[in-house]
Amino acid sequence: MKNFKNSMIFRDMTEAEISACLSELNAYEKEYEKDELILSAGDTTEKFGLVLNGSVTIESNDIWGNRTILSHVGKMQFFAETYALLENETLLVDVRANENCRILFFSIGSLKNLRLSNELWAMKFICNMLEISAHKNVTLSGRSFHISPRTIRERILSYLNTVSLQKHSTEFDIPFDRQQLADYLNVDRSALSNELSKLKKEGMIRCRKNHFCL
Amino acid sequence: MKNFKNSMIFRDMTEAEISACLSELNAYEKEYEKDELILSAGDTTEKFGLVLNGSVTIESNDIWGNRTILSHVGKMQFFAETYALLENETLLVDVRANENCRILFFSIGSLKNLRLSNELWAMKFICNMLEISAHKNVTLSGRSFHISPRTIRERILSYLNTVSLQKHSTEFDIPFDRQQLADYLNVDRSALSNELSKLKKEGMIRCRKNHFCL
DNA sequence: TCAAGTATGTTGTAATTACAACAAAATGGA
DNA sequence: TCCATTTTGTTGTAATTACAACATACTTGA
Repeated sequence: MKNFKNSMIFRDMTEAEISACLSELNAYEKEYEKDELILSAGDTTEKFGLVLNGSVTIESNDIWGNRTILSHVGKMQFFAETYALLENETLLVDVRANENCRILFFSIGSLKNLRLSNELWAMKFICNMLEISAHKNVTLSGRSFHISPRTIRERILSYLNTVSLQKHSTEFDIPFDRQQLADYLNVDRSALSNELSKLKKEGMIRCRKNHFCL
Repeated sequence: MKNFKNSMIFRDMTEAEISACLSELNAYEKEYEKDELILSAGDTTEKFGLVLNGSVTIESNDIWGNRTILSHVGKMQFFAETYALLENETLLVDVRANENCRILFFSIGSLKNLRLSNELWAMKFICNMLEISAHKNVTLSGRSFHISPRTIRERILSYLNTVSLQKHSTEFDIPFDRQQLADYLNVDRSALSNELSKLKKEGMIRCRKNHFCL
């Protein structure tokens, strides 16, 4: 049995429901060779992909020739699911095979079609999509919020305040090392260390490694 | 008839379905006085609100006493819908009455409950939520992408490239004036104008007002 | 325990940006 | 058309940051 059935997207669905889903969404597998383009910026897509083998990269290639790798999508993770849900929403990134890989595609068609079905599998599937989407939303809006301040200090305090709220305590561990925190807050690592030192000297925070006290 | 029934969240739903939805989600109205706290950062919430009258502000108040107004939510707009969908997701912002106002609350309970229902109203409602969520996702990830570069120049080029992809053309209008674009890209307006001038001198772009050629 | 490797902190400099103040251009009425 | 107002562009300066280079602390495995 293929373990993609353990994916979030099929959560709480029976074998039969998953089968109905695969069939109704015209799921099919396709192989790509390393560096092959899977989805292209500027297009719209009705289908989204689940990586069965290998990995793909999400990249931005602008018209001046600059390439930016935005993320890697590995086994059992999916991509383009948001765009597949929305008609007329153009992809802003390319999806490319990072190595030889095998992708399972799901054709959503349109939400309107799904909506008219009142089968239980459809309901479960859409609820799962909604939960995934909502989680992504929280993640994205959190980051956007932490990056909005223009100074490193404000970004740090914004982030720490958020974690404090989540942990319901003024003393907590964060899940990042310095480099990761710097990347998350979109600042230079050494500048981050420097600013943390200043905050400590001023008595705003105490910290050691990834343990913080406000 | 109350015009909140034209809200995106009830799209394509009949009067009867909307009634079922209101009843099933234990919808109720509540009034707040100016400056009254409606939802509190650090809490979790099972309900989300639709502003029937007046307006509310989404604000961040950190433990060092800094207040930031993140957004205004006006008539017929809703708030906290993402958090209502997710159990155990703590609110990171306060919601406060910006003036005397009347709110219609919907108690989602949990997605699990809704998922078990296979009534048509529930299916439509969840599809609408999904579409709203997916749209928000596109908006958020787009902005996050444009703010990630550390220089004004890169942010501008990233943004313009995106719009070009959406419009399928290297010549287009943008929906922002200079100040709005500066706010969107999180940079100073005059610095933005300055950088646009440089890009023009270097022949990377042509622009006049909100019309751009790449 | 030691050594090698990794993570974090510190410092100085060059580059970039925010900010303020003002100039120029565009807009919208009277 | 002219004036008042708003928007956009320009410039100089102070503040902030990125970056590089290095010092220190921490980790890991031999």
